[in-house]
Amino acid sequence: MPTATKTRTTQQRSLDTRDSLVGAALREFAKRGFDGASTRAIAKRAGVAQSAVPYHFSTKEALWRAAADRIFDIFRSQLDARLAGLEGVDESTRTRLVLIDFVRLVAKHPELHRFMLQEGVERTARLEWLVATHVRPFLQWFRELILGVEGFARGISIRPDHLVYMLIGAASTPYTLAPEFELSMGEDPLSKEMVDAHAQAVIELFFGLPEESKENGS
Amino acid sequence: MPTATKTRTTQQRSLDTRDSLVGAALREFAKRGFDGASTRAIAKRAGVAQSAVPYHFSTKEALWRAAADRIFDIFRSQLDARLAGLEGVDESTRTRLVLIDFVRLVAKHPELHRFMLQEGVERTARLEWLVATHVRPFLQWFRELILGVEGFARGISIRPDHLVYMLIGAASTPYTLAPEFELSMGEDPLSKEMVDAHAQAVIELFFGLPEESKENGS
DNA sequence: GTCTATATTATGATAGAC
DNA sequence: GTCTATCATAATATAGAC
Repeated sequence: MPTATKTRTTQQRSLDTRDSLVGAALREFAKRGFDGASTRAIAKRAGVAQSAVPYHFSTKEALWRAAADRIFDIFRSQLDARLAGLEGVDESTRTRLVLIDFVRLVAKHPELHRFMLQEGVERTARLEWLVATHVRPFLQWFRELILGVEGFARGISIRPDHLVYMLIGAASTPYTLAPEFELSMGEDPLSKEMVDAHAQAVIELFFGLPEESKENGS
Repeated sequence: MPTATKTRTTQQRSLDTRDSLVGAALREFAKRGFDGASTRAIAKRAGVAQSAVPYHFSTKEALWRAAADRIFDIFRSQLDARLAGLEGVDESTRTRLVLIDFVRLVAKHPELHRFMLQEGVERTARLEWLVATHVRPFLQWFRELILGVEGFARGISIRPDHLVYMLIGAASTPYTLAPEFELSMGEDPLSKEMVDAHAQAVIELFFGLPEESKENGS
C-alpha cells in the first residue's frame, strides 16, 4: 500500500470523526445549551471516545463554534440556492416561495433556532461572537428578502429587522417546541401536511389572504 | 418571647428562603435549562447555602416544579385579573387589550417562554408533567380568548391552538432573545417605546390594520 | 432552619498505549 | 488517529454542628 493512499485514508478518517462530532455537538448544544451539553454525551452520540473532542477541537467552545458554523452554513447555502433558482420571477412571488422554503427548512433543522435560543438569553462572549459572525449577516439577508416587497406586512410600522424576529418566532415555534406541540395538540407538527399548512399560515399572516383581502375588508 | 411568636418567625424565615430559592431557580432554569442550571448557582443567587436546596425541596426536580408553578401562576393570575376587569367590553376590543397586556407580561417575565423552550425540545417526564399540569390549561385559556373573536386572524385556516403557538412565537421572540436582539439591532427591546410598538405590531399582524384594511385593499 | 464539611458521581482536559 | 486511564474540578445530596 503506497504511503499517499494510507495518508489519505487516515486523513479521511479524521475528517469523518470531526464531521460526526460537529453533527452530534449541534444536536446536543441545541437541546441542552453550552453548559448542559457534556462532551461525553456528544462523543457517545458520535460514536467516538470522549477524548476525541479535545483532540480535534482543543476546547468545548471550539467545538461549539464549529457547530454554529455548520448550522448557519446549511441555512445560507440552501436559501441562497433557492433564491438563485428563482431569478427572473417577480419579487413578491419569489419572496413567498423562499419563505415557504424557509419554513420547511426550519422544520427540517430546528437546531438553528434552538441553538440561538440557548445562547441568546445572556450576553456572553459566545453570544457576541455569534451575533457578529452569523446573526447580523443572516438578518441582513432576511431584511433584503422582505424589504420593499409589495404586500409584505404592509402598514405595520416597525423596523424590518424587528419584523424579521416576529416572522422567525411565528415560523419556528412549532418546530423548536415540536415535542411539546405534539404532546399538547396530539398532532405531529413535522408531518408533511402540518408543515405545508403552517407555511401557508405564515404567508397569509404576513401577506394577507390571497383572495379575500383584495375583494372586501369586512 | 412567647413560643408562638418565635415559631411564627422561624416559619416566616423558612418561607422567605423557599420563596427566594424558587425565584432564583426560575431564572436559572429559564436561562440554562434543567441540566445546565446548578443548585449551587441557584443557592448563591438566592443568598443561601447550597444545602438549603435539598433541605427545602428534597430534589432539584422538585425545585424545578415549584419554579414552573410560580411562573404559570404569575401569568394566569395577571391575565385573569385583566380579563375580569374588562367585563362588559365588547369581545374584539377585550381580546385586543388582553393581548397587549400579554405582550407586556412576556416582556416583563421572559422566563415563561424561556422555561418552556428549555423543556419543550425533548420528550421527557418533566415535559409530560409540564404539558398536563400547565400547558394544556394555558392553551385552552388562550384558545377561548381568541376563538370566534371577530377580525382575529380571519381566514387563516389552521387549528386555533396552532395559531396560538404562532402568536406566542411572534410575541415572545424579542424578549426571550432580548440580549441577542439588543446586540444585533442596537436597541433595547425592553424599553417602554419598543414594548408598545411590538404589542401594536402583534395586534396589527393578527387583526389587520385598524383603518386601512376597512377602507381599501390595495 | 441554616450553616460547614463531606461523600459520591460526573465533568472537561491530559497522558500514554497501540 | 483513536483508544483507555487518569487528573483536577464541580456537580447533587447527605451528615452533623450550632
